[in-house]
Amino acid sequence: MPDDPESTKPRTRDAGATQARILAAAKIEFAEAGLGGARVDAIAARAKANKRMIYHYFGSKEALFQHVLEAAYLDIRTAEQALDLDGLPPAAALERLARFTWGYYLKNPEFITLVNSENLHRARHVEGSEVIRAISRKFVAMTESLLARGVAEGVFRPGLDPVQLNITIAAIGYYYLTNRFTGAIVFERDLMAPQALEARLAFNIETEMRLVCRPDMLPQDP
Amino acid sequence: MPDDPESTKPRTRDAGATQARILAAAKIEFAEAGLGGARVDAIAARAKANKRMIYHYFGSKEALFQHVLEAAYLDIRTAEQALDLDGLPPAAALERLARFTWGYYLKNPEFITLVNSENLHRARHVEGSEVIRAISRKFVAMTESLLARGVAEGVFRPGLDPVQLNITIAAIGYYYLTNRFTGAIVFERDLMAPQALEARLAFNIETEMRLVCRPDMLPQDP
DNA sequence: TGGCTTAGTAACCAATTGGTGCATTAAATC
DNA sequence: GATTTAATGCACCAATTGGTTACTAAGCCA
Repeated sequence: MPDDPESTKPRTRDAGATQARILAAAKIEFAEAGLGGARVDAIAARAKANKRMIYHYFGSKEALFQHVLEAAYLDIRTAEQALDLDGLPPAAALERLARFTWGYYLKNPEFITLVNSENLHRARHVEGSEVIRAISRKFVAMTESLLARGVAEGVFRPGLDPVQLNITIAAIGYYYLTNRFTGAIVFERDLMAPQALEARLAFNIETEMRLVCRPDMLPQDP
Repeated sequence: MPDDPESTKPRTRDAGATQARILAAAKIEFAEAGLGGARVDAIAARAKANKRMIYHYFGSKEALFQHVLEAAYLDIRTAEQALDLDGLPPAAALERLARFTWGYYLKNPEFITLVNSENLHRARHVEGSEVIRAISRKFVAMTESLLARGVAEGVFRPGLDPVQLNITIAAIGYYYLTNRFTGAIVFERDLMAPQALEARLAFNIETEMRLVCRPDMLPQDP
């Protein structure tokens, strides 16, 4: 009995779809296990593709990782640009940016783990990416102009470094989420309970407002 | 020619020293490569010990990781307790805590990577550690009483959650350092230059002061 | 219809990895 | 000095892993 007839799956050939499936599967696997812990076989299985296809399309595990990272950065930076901060008063724009950042991390937990993994490897994979450099410039320019506008309107403190601000906005959300497991033990608290998440967001917005706004423009405490 | 006579190194047997060497080597290796990327052989080589010794003393790679983590947490929390914040005015005490946290991360970069790795594994290894829970309680109690004292003396805002404050203090230093590699690319800046580090510390202290102190107790801007 | 390119598959490989069995040797105890 | 116990070293698995060779077959175009 040569040739099993029932194994004749009508497998359609679709290069683009296979690549997309591999990329999506790789994102999950890399996020869950890190670059070192991720298994190429696992990615292939998750993508319902043959392992050989991964090497066919991406060349190596590391090159695949690079692709995944670039896509991830592109995604968050694109979403940020769509916030249209210019259309809002400075303080409201800052709050929108803060809420967006928090929300993005919450909805895309893989982003955080991917970035962590990339930093463990000293940013070796994004180092050469001109795409990432380009979108990053627009990202910094965004907060730069927001700060300038706030200062001009007299609501923000002058002299703030947009880079430091960006880092801080990211930090107070990112750290909370990436370290939520050890955090739950250290602080003996469920950090992911809905009201805990709400409380953290509120606390972060408060932190940012106090940092950026002129004291006399802040809602006064009793 | 049985028994090579020149291989008779007067190797002294010292269980404690060997264990310590293994632990130190493991800390470095785990910090550099993460739990998954760390190689037991590499740890043995770095410790100038035989791989067999690792299993003799620690049982498994994961148990060794657990040991390393526990020691790391014990170290930072012990150093914190030695800060003697009670002997300082509240604002000065807060600044000392901020400076310490930043300095500790800078001097002990392995701590950050270890914690990252542990969170990638959902805190599985510290979960059962009663030691960590115990010292963590004292850690939270420390800022709790600092906040209370500051409020009582009229310099701190009332109602602040000590856990949120602790998380924020850690976050704004930790994130900057752990993501310094991708950060250098995104922000096109050497984040580890001495003056960059100084600037970040100053920015962080400012952030914390504005968050915690009553606005009228803050040094006024022009 | 037949041939050519390329998507897709399966089996395989060499190197690596966490982990052990067992013999050996140094210190502690008697 | 003999005996016991714990520390050390070497050689060696069994399983896994990133990557590859050799092959099949789908879709396109002449």
